[in-house]
Formats: sequence, C-alpha cells, structure tokens
Amino acid sequence: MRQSQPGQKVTIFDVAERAQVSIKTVSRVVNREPNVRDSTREKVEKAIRSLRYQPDQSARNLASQHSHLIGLVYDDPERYALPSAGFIIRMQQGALRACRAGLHELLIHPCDFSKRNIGSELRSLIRATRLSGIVLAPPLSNMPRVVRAIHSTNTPLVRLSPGRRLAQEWYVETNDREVSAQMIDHLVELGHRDIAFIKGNETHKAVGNRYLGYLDGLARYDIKVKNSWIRQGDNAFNSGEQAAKELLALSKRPSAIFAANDDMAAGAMRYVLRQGLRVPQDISVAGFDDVTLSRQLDPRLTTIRQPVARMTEHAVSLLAQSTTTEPQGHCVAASLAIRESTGPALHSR
Amino acid sequence: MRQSQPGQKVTIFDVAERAQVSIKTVSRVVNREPNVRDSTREKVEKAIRSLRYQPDQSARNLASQHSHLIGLVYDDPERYALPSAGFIIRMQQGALRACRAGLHELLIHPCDFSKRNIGSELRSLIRATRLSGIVLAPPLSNMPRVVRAIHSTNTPLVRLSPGRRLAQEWYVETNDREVSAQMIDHLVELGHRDIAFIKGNETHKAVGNRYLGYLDGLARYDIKVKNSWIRQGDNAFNSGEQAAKELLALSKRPSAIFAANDDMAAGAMRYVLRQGLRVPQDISVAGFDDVTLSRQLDPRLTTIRQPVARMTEHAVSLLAQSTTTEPQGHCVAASLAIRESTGPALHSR
DNA sequence: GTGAAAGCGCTAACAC
DNA sequence: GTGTTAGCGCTTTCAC
Repeated sequence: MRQSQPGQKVTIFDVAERAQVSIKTVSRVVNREPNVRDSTREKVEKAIRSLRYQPDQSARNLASQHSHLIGLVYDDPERYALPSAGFIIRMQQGALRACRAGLHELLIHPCDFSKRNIGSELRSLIRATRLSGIVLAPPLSNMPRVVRAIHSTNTPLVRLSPGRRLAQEWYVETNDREVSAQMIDHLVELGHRDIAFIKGNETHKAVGNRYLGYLDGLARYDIKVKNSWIRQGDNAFNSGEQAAKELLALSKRPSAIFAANDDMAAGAMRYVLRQGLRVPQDISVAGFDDVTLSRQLDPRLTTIRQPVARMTEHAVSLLAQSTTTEPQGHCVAASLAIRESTGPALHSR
Repeated sequence: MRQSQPGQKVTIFDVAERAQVSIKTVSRVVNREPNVRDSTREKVEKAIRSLRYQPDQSARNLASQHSHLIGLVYDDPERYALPSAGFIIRMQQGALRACRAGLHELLIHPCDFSKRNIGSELRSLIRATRLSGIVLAPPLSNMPRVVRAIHSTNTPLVRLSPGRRLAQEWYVETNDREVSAQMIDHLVELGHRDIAFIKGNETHKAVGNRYLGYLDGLARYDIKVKNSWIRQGDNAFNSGEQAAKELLALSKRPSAIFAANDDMAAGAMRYVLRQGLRVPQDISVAGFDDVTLSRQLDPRLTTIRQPVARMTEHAVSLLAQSTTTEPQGHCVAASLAIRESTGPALHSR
C-alpha cells in the first residue's frame, strides 16, 4: 500500500521491511555488492520493484563521501564562433553513455582556458561538489597548471588526448599521427605526390602529431618534404584560406592540400574554389576532425573522424575503475572519412 | 591551524567555533538568509575565508530535500548529423551562466524524443536526483505527455518556446513570428516581392510561427500569397535542396527564398548555386537560427539569430523564483543577421 | 551472509 | 538575532 501513496517517499527502510531483511542488505543489493545470497537478492529486488524504490542520491552521496558525479571539464567555446560545438556534444554523448552504465551523473564544466585562476576554480568546484572523477578535454588536458591543481585534490582524473603523458596517469588518446599518415596513403593512392600541409596551433600537442603523421606518410613513399608546401595555420577557417592563398601563389603548386583540421581545410577549399579551380579535379583537399561542416561543404570534405564520443565514454568508464586499478592509458583509433574533396591527381590521368 | 591540515575537511562546526557563533548562524550567512546582525555576518565571513570553508553540497542537499541541481532536458541529437549542436551548446552556456549566479549546478539530460517511455525516464531522473528545477527545450517542451510527467512530480518547470502555452505555467519564448515578418521587411526593402517560403516541421510550433510571420510580412505589403511558392520541408538540409529544386522548376520563379531554418536554407542555396545561379545576384536566400554553418557558407547566409543562450539563462533564473512567485512567461527578442546571401532583387536594378 | 548502530554535514523547526 | 535539537536517507564499520 505504501507505493500507492504518492508524496510519501519510499526509503530503504520500506524496502527492508517489505523484503524482511535489514537495510544493510538492501543497500548491498542496490550497490551490487557481493555477499548476498541469490534468494535474498531476488527477494529484495522484488520489493524494490514493487515499491518502485529509488535510492536517494543526496543521501548516498553524503554517506559515501562522494557525489557519484563525474565532471566533464573543457574549454569554454563561448569566445569562439562555436566551431567546436560538435566536438563538445560528442564528448557529452560519450560521457553520458558511460555515466548511465555506471551509477553516475554528469556535471559539465566549461571554463575559459586562458584564465589565470582556472586551477583554483576547479579546486573549488571539486571541494563543493565532491566530484567523484574528472574527465579533462584538450587543450586543458595539456596544461600542467590545470592538471596539477586537480591532482592536488586527489580526485581521479582521466585526460583526453594529453600531449605529453606522464607516468602513472590515466589518459585516453587517439592515433592522430598514424591516421594522418593513412591520409597520405589515401592521397598517394590517388596519384598525389605533391601534397601540401597546413599546420594547426602547436600548443595543442595532438594537432602537432598530425603534422608528424604527414611527415611519416611522405617518408613512407620517399617523397621529399618541401618546406614551402608546409604552411602554419592557427586552427581557424581564415588561416586555412590564407594558407591556400600562399600555396596557390607558388610557382609549383601542390596537387593536394591536407589541413590539420576541418575548419582550415574548409577555408582552404573556399579559397581554391574562389580562384576558379575545381575540387577535387584540380586540387584535392582533406581535413581532420569530421566536424558537421565537413559534410555540408560542396564538395563534401574528405577528412578523419575522431572517435570523440568513444574516447570520452572510455574515459568515464576508466574513472569507475580508477580507485582499484593502476593508472593506464588507452588508444581509440580514428578512421578516414573519404568523401568528394579528394580525387585522382591531375597528372596521373 | 585547522586550515593548514589538508585532508581534514572543514565543516560548519569549525567555522562556528572560529567565529564564536552557532552553526545555525553560519548556515544563515552561507545561505544569505536574513536575521543576522551585520557585525556577526562579517565575523562569520571572515572565519569562512580564513578556513576556506566550502559548504558540502551533498549534506545540504540531503538536509534541504532538494539537490540545487537544475536539469536541462533536450532532445538527443545523437540520431542527427549534429546540426543542432550549436543550439545545445548555447542553451548550456546560458543555463550555466544563471546557475553560477544562483547557487546551482547544471545537470544535462539529453533524451530521445521519439521514445515512448520518456515520461517515466524523466520521473525516475527527478526522483533519483531530486532535481530542483527543470528547463525543457523544444521539441520536448511541446509534448503534453512529457510536460505532464514532469508536472506530476511537482518539480518546477520552465518551458522553452512552448507551442501552446497553458495558463499558470512558466515559459520563455522568442518572437519567431514578429521577427520572421521583419525578414520580409528586409527583403521587400531590397526590392523583392516574389518571396518563396520553405516551411519546417510543423510539430514544432515555434517553427510554425515562422510561417505565420512570413504571411504577416507579405500582408503588410499587400503581397498576394502564392501557394506554389510555399514548400513543405522537414527541417533537414536535404529537404531544403528539394524545395529549391521544385521552386526553380516553376515557370515563374521567386526572387528570394526564405526558409524556416538555416539547414534548409543552406540546402536551398546549394541547389541554386549548383544550377549555375548566383546568390544573391539572381536569387536571395535567407534562413532562421544563425547556426554556425550559416557563417561558413559562401556566400554567408542572412538569417535570424535566436537568443537561445539568453532565453535559457532567463529560464533558469525564473526557476529560482518559481517557488515564491506566480507562473509567468517571458519573451526574449530575436534579431536579423543580415549577411551576403540577400541582395537587391533583379528587376529592381 | 546478514544485521545494528553510528555517523556523513547540513537545514528546519522551534525555543530563547 | 541567535542557538538547540532533531532529523534528511543512506553507507560504513564491526559484530554476529
């Protein structure tokens, strides 16, 4: 009858009474702890179902001294034109998936990575909410100051795409370097050997790895690196446009342009098209990230799909084991998304 | 000395002792309650600062019977190609801003709006986390089933862009209809009178209002509505492309196309350009939403900027007053973002 | 395997 | 204005 009284909160006591056990046993069942006889477990589960019992998070948090809250901390895109929105959403999706699998909730905490006191901001967040664990996204995951601040609170931390990985730390990364080399494979297969590269912002180590992958790829085919075909961008659309402008102004033009991210690739492609050249007939263009935009461009952009959601999902699930296991890293492989912006090299046809 | 012992948690008792008051007084100060003498307040605040006291959320949640957690519930974009990512990010930004101003944290809860049991899913979320309030985004905010489920839990709810507003309910909306009419003003000023419209998915009432605004705008200039110039889309890029195809096949073509959202406008623009027509010289195109994409198209899309962040921010702050005040609605005005995809009508030059 | 009792750190109700 | 006391609903010892 209890369950039919709405407003009356069903507590662990009600379940215990109904199942004829102690509250501790109910607690064990709820928390999937061992040392419960199967028959007892079933009895309790039945009581839980019939009463529609749901443990009160606040109470369990207070008693257990942690919040069952996972913090997802990333750079605040408010200052940008939101190019990273898709990235953030995918992180959130992955994190939420893992949170639901465990018994966690997700707290999002965007913050301005250029701020001085970001360390104390996070410390204060952690103290107040007693975060059970933190997933830190790049570029914050590359900032020693931030990482140190979190470590000082003893809160389990998993870093996403950390630049330099320290020993004894949890992290999840992707194979930026290897997959970038694979993009070169793809271009070479199409007959390209004159491949330009637009570098991204070097402070983000993972982006730097893409450049290394480009070099790896060229080396694989004994293609000589040509410095004038390597331009420095800053991850933004405009810098891609600018880089393409410089590349097209060269006496010897590349037949393909590979940019360290999609925004720059999009910028480059726009410039190429505006010059009256065709993509991919005259010049192939490839990016990295597979942002939403890449599918909406005309032609649709060949790019590399980062497994952002799966990385973040994995990060959260690592957090769950972090109290019992030794720190470990994990790599989730990215994959090529070959679309219309890359095609056979001119000379090879 | 206490504060120098890391690991030792500073509690309200420590502060009370340090300030020579009772814990209740400390609690009053922390919660900004009245009935504290200024001198006492200062004394307590000083103690708080010197001990670096931070109230424990879990404890306060348990005692106060609510979580200080605001739930932001929206449709899960996982099924889409993430066109709505920017929208979601902006909602989150606004919500976070208001949460920080109040003493709240933000819980995000994307969910699949096509799922049957979404009502019980939310009820269960509410029971478990004791959400202090919910902000419900469209299209969920238009689903009676969902709204009813939340109301049944007595959790304060503010709906974003609710289609039909019920009496005695909290909501925040924008002036879709009026601002759509303003877009017509803009086009008419450019000399257009042959203006087509691509309708969006009608289940989203706010999108329907954009169509009404289109009609309002035409009426304002005594422009006769031409049914063949009104096409039905489904909010997706492809449907915009399709609509443009149909429009261009007409013997009498419109000189401007206004779509109920940016994705459809982008689709339309792509088709127009692919036909070898120029935008805006031959045909003007306008959208609605100001998604990131709209600024990256070539030409950049004239559109309408929804104050999503401000709406959501306002919604969260309404939640804070919801226990003490009568339900009320609020309207945050949208504004035109005039860019390159609209220009003078052909005949007028 | 299971249970009893003692908190977790705070707020709420009421006394002063 | 301020303090006292009793919970909030659970987890954690530790005993059996």
